[in-house]
Amino acid sequence: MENPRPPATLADVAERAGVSRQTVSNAINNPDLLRPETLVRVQDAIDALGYTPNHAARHLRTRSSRLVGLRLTPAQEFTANMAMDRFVRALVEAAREVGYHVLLFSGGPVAEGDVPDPLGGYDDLLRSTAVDAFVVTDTYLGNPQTVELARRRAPFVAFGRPWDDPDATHPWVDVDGSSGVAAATTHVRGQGHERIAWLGWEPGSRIGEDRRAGWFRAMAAHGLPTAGLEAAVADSVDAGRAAAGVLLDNGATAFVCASDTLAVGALHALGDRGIAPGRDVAVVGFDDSQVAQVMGLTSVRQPLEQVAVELVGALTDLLSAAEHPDAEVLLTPSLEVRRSSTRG
Amino acid sequence: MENPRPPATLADVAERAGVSRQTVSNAINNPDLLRPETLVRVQDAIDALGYTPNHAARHLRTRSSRLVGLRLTPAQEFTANMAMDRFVRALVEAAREVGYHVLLFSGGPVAEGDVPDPLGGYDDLLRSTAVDAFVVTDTYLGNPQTVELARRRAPFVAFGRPWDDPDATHPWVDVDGSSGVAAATTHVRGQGHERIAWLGWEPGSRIGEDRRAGWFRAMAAHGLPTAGLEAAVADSVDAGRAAAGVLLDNGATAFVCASDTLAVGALHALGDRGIAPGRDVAVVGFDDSQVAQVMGLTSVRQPLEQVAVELVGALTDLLSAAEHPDAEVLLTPSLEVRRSSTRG
DNA sequence: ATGAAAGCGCTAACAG
DNA sequence: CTGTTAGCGCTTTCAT
Repeated sequence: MENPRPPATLADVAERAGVSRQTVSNAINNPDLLRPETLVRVQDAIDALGYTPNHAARHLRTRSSRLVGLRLTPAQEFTANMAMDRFVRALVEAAREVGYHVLLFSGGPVAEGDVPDPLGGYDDLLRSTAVDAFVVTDTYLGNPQTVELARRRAPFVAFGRPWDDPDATHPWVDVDGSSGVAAATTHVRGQGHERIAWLGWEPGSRIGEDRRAGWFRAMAAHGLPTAGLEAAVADSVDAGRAAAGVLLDNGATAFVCASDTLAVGALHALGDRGIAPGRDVAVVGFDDSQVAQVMGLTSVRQPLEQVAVELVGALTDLLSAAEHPDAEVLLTPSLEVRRSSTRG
Repeated sequence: MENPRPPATLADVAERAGVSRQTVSNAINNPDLLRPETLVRVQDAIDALGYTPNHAARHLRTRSSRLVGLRLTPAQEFTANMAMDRFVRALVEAAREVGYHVLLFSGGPVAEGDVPDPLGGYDDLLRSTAVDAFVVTDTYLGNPQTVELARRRAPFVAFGRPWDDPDATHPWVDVDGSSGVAAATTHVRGQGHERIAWLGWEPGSRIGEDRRAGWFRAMAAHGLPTAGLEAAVADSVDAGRAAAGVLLDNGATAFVCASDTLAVGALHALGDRGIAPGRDVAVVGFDDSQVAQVMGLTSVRQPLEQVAVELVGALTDLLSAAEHPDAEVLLTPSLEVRRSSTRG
């Protein structure tokens, strides 16, 4: 029966330490202002009472909740979804290190056939000053939410480039998918492959176009042909499987894919023809999802932990400095090499 | 340039509507107390000003943050990890419907070889009254945190039974893994299999023992032998693959597994011998992870959306009623049948 | 049905 | 270096 009573307050600590409330406040927020001996006395009282400052009162006074909002959209891009869990964990950890917590919210259910409100959920939190800032993740496809948030002067940092808004001035952090795919392409080239195919998404996704560009660039750098080695399909296993079959007919001996899902499709296509992944034909996915890890699929891995740290860094800059930080960080992914792309 | 100024306050609304602050407060919290015409006038002012009550002030006054805390542990059980993303989404959505948000926190990094603090992160949030209650997820393996939280009189609800604490009185919601596995076993029996093997975890996990019990019970109910049809290994693909090989040697024609990871191992074992999953040998996993979905693996699916709703229900009861709700809910999982277990 | 007064716990500004 | 005063925005008495 440790805590039957309500938590201790500043006044309780002050009384016990024989000082004023303000001195206790200073002991916590500006310890340098106190004489060492006083500080010790106050600190002892704090420990004895198990005192922790009341969050609401501090928030009300300082106008800072030390909370960052993150919206979970009901249906995100499948690939993004797979990485979300890892990203959220990384963000929580990075935020913790600077004394912040993460507040999760959702935009609410979207009625069938309805256009989801880009600001759904954001607005209330903003006006109720429940969070200090937002981390925005779904910036794909010309999502208008960053524009809207900027218009409202809402403090936020984005995971993802403002693809469709060259005028954007908010801080953002992104991963260079293009260079990740280029590295993957070079990797399979190093395994001896020359007919390296791109198994990508249908046009319309800037992320997808960026990834494809990495393949195209690397192929050019290696002086390899690309004609007939390219497919653009929906992000599903079946679509990937069918498209990979066609590419195999065109003589492809390696697949670099826009997602792990498509890569799994390619693996299935190999299975259909009794071709051994790795030894005969190389397959590389994107996102290093659990699927890739479990299936031994080589995959491009986003440095989400680092993304989170950079985002939190930009966030603290944004909230402390009055000047605009204007952080624009592009991180390089790594390649997790597994047996689907190696002959060993 | 919508919101250059700080958000409107109750006083702003009152002035604009020509009433006192108190009346505005009533309009929001007790609309019945107002004359309809006054209510309309106040409501108009609220809309015009885009007023939303300040969260901190309300929290300070009412001593309710309308926040539930959820701890993300750095390294959870692999299987649990896979379902976590879905559960978090469901929880955020369920909480939203009763006007709650989810606050994510972590216990902080655990030093190498150190015993992680079961209360890490909880304590500060509790004493700072930052959250109204917690949702505790990792109740496996005699995790002492529920006991500690109960001792501190912290309001919380648990996802997971208090396996090792028969005296526990907190509300909990869990999924009946045993019945899910029994259903899976009966399903493969219906596909004509009789040598149905259990591919499970090493002893020591109550969850694992519970799932195994479902297989054992169903086998007995069908009058089928179990001797030599059981393996207990670590939760990894390689371990599952090796163990499945042995079980195949013992004549197993179906695998019911404690996790999707082990099921993938079993699929690999089939691949090693050129056996077709589904047609020749059935494989069923547990958790309906993305791996299962992508690989066409039949799997037991936990009703996480329903779990979240039940948890939130128990939570509101816990926070509203003074009496102990003592909710104990056991939900039944469903079976997602895919081609790994069907002959069609 | 509406208004006035008080105070939740904290910290910024100033006084000593 | 420490204490006093004031007030953040809201809701809960208690009057009217």
